[in-house]
Amino acid sequence: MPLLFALVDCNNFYVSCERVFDPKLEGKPVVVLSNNDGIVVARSNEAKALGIKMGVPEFQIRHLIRRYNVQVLSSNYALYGDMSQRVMDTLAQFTPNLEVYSIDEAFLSLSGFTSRDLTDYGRTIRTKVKRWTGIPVSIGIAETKTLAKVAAWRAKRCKDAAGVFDLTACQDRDVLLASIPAEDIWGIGPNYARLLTLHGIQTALDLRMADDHWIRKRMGVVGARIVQELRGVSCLPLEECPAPKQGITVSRSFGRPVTTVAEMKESVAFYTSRAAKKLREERLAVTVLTVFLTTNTFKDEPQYSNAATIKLPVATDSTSDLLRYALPGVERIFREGYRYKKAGVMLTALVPASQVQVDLFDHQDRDRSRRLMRTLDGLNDCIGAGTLRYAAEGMTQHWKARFERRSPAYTTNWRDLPVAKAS
DNA sequence: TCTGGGGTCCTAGGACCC
DNA sequence: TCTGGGGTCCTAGGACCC
Repeated sequence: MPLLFALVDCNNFYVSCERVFDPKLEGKPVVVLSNNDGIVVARSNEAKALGIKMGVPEFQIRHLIRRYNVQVLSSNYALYGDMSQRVMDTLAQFTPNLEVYSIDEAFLSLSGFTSRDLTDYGRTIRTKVKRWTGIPVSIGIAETKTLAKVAAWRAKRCKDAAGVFDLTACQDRDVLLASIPAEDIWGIGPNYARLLTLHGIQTALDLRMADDHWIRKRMGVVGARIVQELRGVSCLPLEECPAPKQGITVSRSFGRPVTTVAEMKESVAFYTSRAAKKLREERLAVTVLTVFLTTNTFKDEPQYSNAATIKLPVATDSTSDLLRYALPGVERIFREGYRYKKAGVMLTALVPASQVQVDLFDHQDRDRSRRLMRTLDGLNDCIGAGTLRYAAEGMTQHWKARFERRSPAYTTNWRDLPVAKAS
């Protein structure tokens, strides 16, 4: 049976989520900012048309924001995560063979659907997602994942495609590939793009016809796979069951520079507590913990960054245990006299929580700790994150990031539920 | 003044062993 | 001048993704 993939890609996802609950944003240039209102992470088509690039710091586009009345929003991950779940649930109605690739993208297997008109089927999916969730999507269909990405690229840019493009029905595939810059191909980043340009490989078509040995030598197996996929040879299977996580990181830039060890420990305690909660949600335990901190590398001032990695004597998923190792780690690497910008915690060497090896000399009451964590998580899930927290996380948390233009948690907090008014 | 956060996979090279 | 060879494991760093 020939393989067939569809890539469903939410258009300007974060902006679209905001528009569902605030229709006044429709038709206007809109951008969504990263944590700390730092850089642009999503743009409406109108904002793209103004030349606002992905990843640009907000302060560099203030003149455009003012001149064109660009609507600026802080990111609202509670909202986007919930909307993503709704989109994925809707897609799951169409096929059991679904890979949730990112917050705003999913691959569907359409193998075995070859007798249907695939473009029509794509339109059905698109219409249903829009009706059920309010989110517009683009859909690309092809015989490999990389080509499905190409097809979605075309679906998004070409008006007469009406959001769906089936590459298997395309008469002039080479013409299309020749119109796509190599750097727009999935897996080609800035470094490979530069390398390819130096060797006269400019377009997706050039890349498809590139010399295998050269690609293998300069871009490794990853590059070789991209070329094969462009040729229609599928190398990247649908991953329906996500592999268990290999690491959990929680890190944030501070809302203002941190200069004291007391504040640094508060922030790391907060990140540790968030990481531990994620760990429990994944039913994992950790054996290696790393804390790190750094000054602001964009600034012309004394720089310092360091990390401490701690091997835990016993795998654990308890916040208390992790704090006991993380905070002395901070003490060890903190140096007075610097203005710190960012800190974080990484949990690595994860093991299933059910397979925790108990140390013979470990006399703690694990059951008691487990009950404590269950109560903590239950309360915070129910009443709101941070309702019950460790004193080490601090009371004032002045170092926390800014979200000055955040929209309400429309879908995940009763208090923020949108109200329909008769006019 | 102001520049995100969280991941994955692959490869080269060193340590170590026989 | 000449300085073993090969396997395995681990880590750091580089590339990419959204």
